[in-house]
Order: sequence, then C-alpha cells, then structure tokens
Amino acid sequence: MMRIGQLAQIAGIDTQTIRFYEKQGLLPLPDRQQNGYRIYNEKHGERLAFIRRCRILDLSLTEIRELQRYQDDPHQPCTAVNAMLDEHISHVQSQIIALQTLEKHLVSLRACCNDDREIEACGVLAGISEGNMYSQ
Amino acid sequence: MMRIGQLAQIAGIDTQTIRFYEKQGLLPLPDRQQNGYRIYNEKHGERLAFIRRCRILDLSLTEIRELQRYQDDPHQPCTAVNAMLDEHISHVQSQIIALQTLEKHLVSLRACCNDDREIEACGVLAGISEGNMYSQ
DNA sequence: ATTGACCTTATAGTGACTATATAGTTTTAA
DNA sequence: TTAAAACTATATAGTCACTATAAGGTCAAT
Repeated sequence: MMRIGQLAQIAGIDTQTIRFYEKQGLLPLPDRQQNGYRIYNEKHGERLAFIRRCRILDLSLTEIRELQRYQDDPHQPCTAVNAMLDEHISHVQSQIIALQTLEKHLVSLRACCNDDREIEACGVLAGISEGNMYSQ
Repeated sequence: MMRIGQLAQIAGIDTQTIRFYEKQGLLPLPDRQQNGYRIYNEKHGERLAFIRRCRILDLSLTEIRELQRYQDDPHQPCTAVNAMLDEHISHVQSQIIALQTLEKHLVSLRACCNDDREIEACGVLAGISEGNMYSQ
C-alpha cells in the first residue's frame, strides 16, 4: 500500500506520468483514501513495470493496451502477439534503413564544404539550395 | 504570379502546410489580391523548395530558420552552418545506434516464442513481463 | 501558525503537421 | 443565369507521449 509518490519513485517515473497512464486506461483505477489520495498495491507496480518495459521496446500506448487485453484472455493463441512484434520489428528496421540513407546523404553534403568560407560560398548551403538531392 | 494552390502543386505539398510555414516565419508574407487571396512569385517557390529539402534532411523548422538567417548575411563565415550539420549528423548517428540496439532486443525477444502457444505460455509476453530486459 | 512536502484537478505546451468547421470567392457546366 | 464544383480564407482541434504550469487541498513537523 503506497501513495503515488512512492510508486513513482519505485517505477522511476513521474507522478504525472502515472496519472496520465491511468487516464489512458493503461493502469487500473486505484482505491482512494478519504482525502482523495490514490492508494496503490503491488499489482499496480507490476502493471506499471510492464508498461515501462513495453515503452523501452518503443511499443505505442495503443499496442500496450492491446497486449494487456491479450493478457486478460490467457487461453487465446498467441499468434497475434507475435504478429504485433514482427510488425514492430519491421517498423524499426524501416526506420534504421531510412536513417542510414539520410546519414549518407548528410555526410556527402557535409563533404561539400570546409569551414573556411563565407556563407555565400558555403558548399553545404549551396548543396541544399541547388536541389540535386537525389542524384546520389 | 500564382495562388496558393498552384504553389502547393509545384512544391508537392498541401496548401495548409504553406500557410503553416508562413505562420512559423519560414516563408515571407505574400502580397494579397483584393479578395484576400495570397499571391506568390518565384522567390516563394525557391524558398519553399529550400525548406522542403531541409525537411528531407530532417532538419527542424528551428534549424531551417537559423539557416535562413545565415543566408541573409552572406559575408559571415560559414562555420556555424557546418557545425549545425555536424551536430545533426551526430544526432542521426545516435538515433541509428539506438534503433539497432532496440532491434537486437526485439529480435531476441521474438525468438522466445513460436506461434503455437496460448497467451499464458507465450514466450514474448513472458519476456516482457519478467523484466530481465537488459541481460542481453 | 506556518513552512514544506505531498497530493488533487485542469489546462497548455512540445513538433510538424493534418483535419475539421465555417464561410467567402471564383470558375465551370447545365 | 444559376447552381454546383473547386478554390480560397480563418480559426480551432487532433496527433503522440508525455511535461509543465496553475491553483488549490492535506498533512507532519517546527
């Protein structure tokens, strides 16, 4: 039995974030003291830890809600869970490829200028302005 | 001389986005017809193309504003432009590394389950719930 | 009695758009 | 000529996952 501040400290997050997750339907409504303070138990702590670990995996709050629904129905087959993860992995891989392309692009742009010029002659600005940005 | 729709078509973006850039101070205020319609010239088109190319490089609107200020002062040295790009490259590289770590993490989690289980026994959900997420 | 630490709710801000609502204007077709 | 379609205008809200701020209530210790 603890109040929001203690739960926040244990979970390593802000009290605001806990209230936010509650409002988002990710955390079950806690009991309240007579003064209105929220009271949490260990179940809340576990639920919060699950949410946090999902967030570390960069799952969206919607995906987390979906995972929680699966957990509440433990005799379903878990294909949907695996499918979600597969799709998430694809998404992350796409992001990586996009960023690697961007990086190449930026590095080759950077190579167009040393630091000893005036703005007017800056190869970087010229490179952006001229717009042959997809010509490798 | 063209109206916003034509400029949008040429630039390949939405009219809303043009008005948004104007409000953000990225596009100079265009003249207006008697009916209030905005009128653009080629300079606006070039400016918009510059903005778009910067966005393709994933530069923020703030960074673009900064680049525009440099362009307006063409006899400054261009060290700041290059520094901005260097920092942006570092930022992109950090993102790539973070995503690659995440991908490894997700792939190893995915390997904890085949598709033929019940939710209760799902290795993926267990992997998230158990929380030994940083033990490689 | 008051300070400080904690708790409450409600609201606004972040970034870069995107969508919606409402209304006025111009162009095209019947 | 009139009515519909296509364009323009402004203002406001929504996206995502928080984060910050405001304004106030509660509690323990000094």
